Amino acid sequence: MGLTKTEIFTEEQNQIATVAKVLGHPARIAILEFLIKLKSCVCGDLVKDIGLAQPTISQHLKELKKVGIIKGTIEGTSVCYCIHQENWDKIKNILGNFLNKNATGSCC
Amino acid sequence: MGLTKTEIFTEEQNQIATVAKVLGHPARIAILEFLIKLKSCVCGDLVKDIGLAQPTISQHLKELKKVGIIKGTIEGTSVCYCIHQENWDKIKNILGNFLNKNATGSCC
DNA sequence: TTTATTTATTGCAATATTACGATAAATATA
DNA sequence: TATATTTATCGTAATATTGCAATAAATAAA
Repeated sequence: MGLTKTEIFTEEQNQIATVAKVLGHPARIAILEFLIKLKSCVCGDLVKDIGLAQPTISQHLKELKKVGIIKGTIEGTSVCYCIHQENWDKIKNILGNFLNKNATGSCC
Repeated sequence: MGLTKTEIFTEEQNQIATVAKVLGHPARIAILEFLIKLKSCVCGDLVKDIGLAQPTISQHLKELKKVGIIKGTIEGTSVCYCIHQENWDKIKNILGNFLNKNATGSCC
């Protein structure tokens, strides 16, 4: 099988999992940290900085864009990728709310 | 290839990705929410509540245990699984710190 | 227009993940 | 001891992910 049964979970559960999943790869964490540090950038710089092939970086950028955590605007031959501030905050809240659900000392 | 090049990333980046990855499946989110709600439980109840086969639940529990977010103590024939409070808070901090790295209005 | 530069897409190989039936393992109960 | 109950493990099929070489696409510069 290998395919997640999304239909048996709530929309909220799927949403939490989706945003967590995109953060579940070190390359994407590295890309996000790089974008935060530089406050703007292009793909080429990432390739040099991170050490993965250009198509691989492009693929990770695509996934980050798909969940909306970054946005890219074309500038000539290069692209200016940056954090999508509004969506970043949304994701922070989605994960934050989930992680805060657990009150201290629940069991055992 | 299909295997993540963990060696080219920092320990911190890998750590963030590892904890995010385990949260990157709705079944595991559902399991954690169930544990929080019930404050103690066994595998059988999860199978009924979530709607995946028992081996599948067992597998997800194993992954959650591997990153330390839950712990299980044997009680007769059943097992009492619960949130590992200390590790939960650690994970909350790991992800929280990362998500707080981004200051408002970085670019574009 | 030709040539560089930069990012995206395609195609593929290797590995990982998800899910479950069958079965094992462990303990409680009759 | 035999049987039931509960969770773990094994084996396997289907799908997803990761990574990269090759190449396309798009624009800038010569």
